[in-house]
Amino acid sequence: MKFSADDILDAAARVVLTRSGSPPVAEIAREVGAPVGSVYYRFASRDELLVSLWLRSVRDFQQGFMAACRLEPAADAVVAAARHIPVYCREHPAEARAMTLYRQAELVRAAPESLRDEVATVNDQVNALSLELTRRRYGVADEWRTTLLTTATRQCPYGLVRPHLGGPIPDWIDDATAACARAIAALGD
Amino acid sequence: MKFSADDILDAAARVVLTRSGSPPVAEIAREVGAPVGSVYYRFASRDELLVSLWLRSVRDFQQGFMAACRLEPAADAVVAAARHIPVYCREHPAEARAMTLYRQAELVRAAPESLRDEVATVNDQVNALSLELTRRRYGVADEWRTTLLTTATRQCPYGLVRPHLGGPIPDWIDDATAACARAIAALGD
DNA sequence: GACAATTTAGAACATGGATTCTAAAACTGT
DNA sequence: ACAGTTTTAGAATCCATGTTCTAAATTGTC
Repeated sequence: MKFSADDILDAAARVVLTRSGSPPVAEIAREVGAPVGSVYYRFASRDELLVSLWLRSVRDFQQGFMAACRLEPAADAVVAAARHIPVYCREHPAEARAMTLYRQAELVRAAPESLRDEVATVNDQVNALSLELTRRRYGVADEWRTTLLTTATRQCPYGLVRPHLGGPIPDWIDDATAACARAIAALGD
Repeated sequence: MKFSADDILDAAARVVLTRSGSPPVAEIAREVGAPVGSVYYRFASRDELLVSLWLRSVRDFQQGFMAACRLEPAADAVVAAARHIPVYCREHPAEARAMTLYRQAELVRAAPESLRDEVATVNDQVNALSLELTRRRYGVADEWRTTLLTTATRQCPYGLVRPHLGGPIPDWIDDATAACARAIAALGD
């Protein structure tokens, strides 16, 4: 087996880092050193390849994020989870870029049949942890506070990092992220 | 003149609102009720059309943003400028979506020759105001504090709004944006 | 070593969509 | 009304890229 699925995904990740938008199959093939036919031997379609890359990247990211969510006390967990986003993106630029290829909400409808289920459930564990974190932080986990913490730990940090993806992520972003996370979380007190 | 440039841009804006990514020329033509040839009579290329739309949307957005930047005292201006972003995106969903079509940094290189200059200078006025606002807010406008205020008034608000573009923008986003703006701005004190 | 299954190769094909082209229609000024 | 200019029309062309196909090479098995 000259070209494993992971070899191809690794190459795809490298390519994604160097261009904006989704790369053509031919470019991924060139990067891994295979003809396009070989790529199609592993993946049924370009979509399946890129969505697989997205899934793999998201899962890799979630590991550290979930670890941060479990910290005590809850207030620290919120800040740590938020900080994890710029930190992860700095250390894993290719995965970070790959995660921007799709948004989960769209993929649930648009992903190839074979990956639809994985896409639909990929956030389940994280969402469960978010709910638990909300309960720990506020005592209750009503919808409003859950949304608030999701914003503080995910949306806002991601929004701050996003413009830097593709280049180096300045260190001060981490502090700005932490400050925002605290400020947003405080709205629920 | 059956189809003015602005008619076509208006149609393009409407189309952009209904799909993710840049629309095909044929779809814009259909929306304005013209054959594709007529679209190409007004715009040299699809890129020129879409970059024009981007420019028009950015300029429309900047009006209110700059007004907010001029408020006194400076601390209020920071919060008002930040808030302007979710407010504008809520009231002008099509323009908001159009602004996401490109990032200025990329366009400076990639835009059609004829629009390159406009793209390069489109932020000049806003940047000048940001610098002045920084001076008012902190007494000095060193690079660090200028970056901080740009993050507080633009990057962070935009990051918070972004996931909601295409749908309704919840009202609480405005408060989260304001809280973040204050928190980030405070890092420079 | 021979046979089967897997994997690689890359040329051929298909398609969506941008762009061009030419003719017709609609204006404009005289 | 006429000549000239602008604008509309939409079919034809072109191109990038995704996908398929068939043959060759490799690997695994008895």
